[in-house]
Amino acid sequence: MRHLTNLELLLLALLQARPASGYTLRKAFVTTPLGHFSDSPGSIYPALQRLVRRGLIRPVKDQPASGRRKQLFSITPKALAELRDWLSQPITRDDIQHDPGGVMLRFAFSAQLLGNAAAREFALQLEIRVHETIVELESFLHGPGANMTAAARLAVEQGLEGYQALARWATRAAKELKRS
Amino acid sequence: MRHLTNLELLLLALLQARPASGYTLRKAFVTTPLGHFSDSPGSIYPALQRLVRRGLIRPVKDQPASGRRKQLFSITPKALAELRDWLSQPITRDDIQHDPGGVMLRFAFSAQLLGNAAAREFALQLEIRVHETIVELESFLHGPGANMTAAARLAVEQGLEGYQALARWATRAAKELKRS
DNA sequence: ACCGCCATGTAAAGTGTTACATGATTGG
DNA sequence: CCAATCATGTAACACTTTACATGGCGGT
Repeated sequence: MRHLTNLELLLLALLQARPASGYTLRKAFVTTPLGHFSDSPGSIYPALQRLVRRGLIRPVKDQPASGRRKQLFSITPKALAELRDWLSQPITRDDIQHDPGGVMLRFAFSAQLLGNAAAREFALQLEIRVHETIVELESFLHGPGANMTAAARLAVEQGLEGYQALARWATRAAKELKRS
Repeated sequence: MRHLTNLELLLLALLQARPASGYTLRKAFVTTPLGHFSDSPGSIYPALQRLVRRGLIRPVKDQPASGRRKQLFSITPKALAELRDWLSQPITRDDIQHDPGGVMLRFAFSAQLLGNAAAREFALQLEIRVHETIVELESFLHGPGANMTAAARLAVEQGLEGYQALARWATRAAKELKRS
C-alpha cells in the first residue's frame, strides 16, 4: 500500500467532516487559505478516483430526483483508521523542514479527529522539534555559514525567524487549547 | 521555450558564481539550508542535461591529467540573460503564497547578480506585497473564516504570523543592505 | 435562445522521487 | 586489498499542471 499524498489526506479529512462532491471540495480550496492546493479538476478528480480504488472513500447514492448530478463521497472505516494513523505520527525535524504544510494540516485536523487534548499534545511536540531545528540553523550560521554574502546570510536568517515565529505560535496554541 | 524550474534556476545561479560539477552542486544542497531541494542524483543530473539541451550551460573541458573524472559546467550568456530576467520579475502575492521558497531564492541571488541596490529594492517590494497578503488573510479571518473551529483558526493564524515575521524581516533586510 | 456557471472528467507532458547500476579512487 | 566515498548516470513510477471536452441547469 503506497503512501498517501497531502492532497489525498486533506480530501479524506474534509470528507470525514461531511460527505461532499468533487466540486464542493474544489471550492473549499479556493475560498480557504489552508494549505495551498490546486483547485484544478485535473488534480482533485483523479485523486478521488485513487481513493475509491484503494477503498478509502465510497460514492454515495445521490437522490437524483431532480437538480444537478452531484457525486457525493463518504469515507470508509479503513480511511478513518488511516487518518488516525497519519495524525498520530511523531513530528520530525525533517517534516518541519521539508513539509511544513503537511505539519500544519495535521494540526488543523487533529482536534477534529482526536480531540483538543491531542491537538495540544501535537502543538507541544511541534514546539520541541522546532526548537531543535532552530538550534541546528543557528549552529550553521555560526559555523560553516559564517562567511556567506550578506544577502545569503539574510536569506538564512529569514528561515530562522520563520521558525522562531512558529515556535512562539506553538506555545500559544498549546495554551489556548488547554482552556477547553 | 518552457519555463525554468526553481531547481534549474538555482543550478544556474550557483554555476554563475563558479563552474561546478553535478556532484559538487549536490553537496551544496546537503550542506546548506537554502531552499530544500533533493540531493538525489535522479533530480540533478537530468536537470543539468535539460540545461545543456536548452543551451544554458556548457560542459567545460576538464584537465584529465589524473584524479577523478569530474564534469564541470559553466553557464552561457543566454543563461545569464535568463537569470537577470528571473530576478527582475515583479513579486506577486501569488508568488508569496504559492512559492515562498522561490521568492527567497530570488532574493538570495539578486545581490550577487544585480548588486546590493537591486536586492534592497527587492526587499522593499517584498515588504509591500507581504503586507497586502496580510490584509487579505486578516479580512478572511474576520469575514468568512470567523466561525471556524479553534484548531483551524489557529492554523490560519500561524500562516498570518509567518507573514508578519516575513514583513519584519524584509524591513530589516532593506535597512541592512542600505549600509553598503 | 443564449450565455454563463455548475459539475465532472480525460489526455499529454513534464518533473521529482526512489531505486538500481557502474566504475574510479583514496585511505587504512 | 578492501571498504568507503567520489562521481555519474538510468529506469520505473506517480503526481501535478495545463488544456481540452462535455453536458445540464438557471437566469434574462
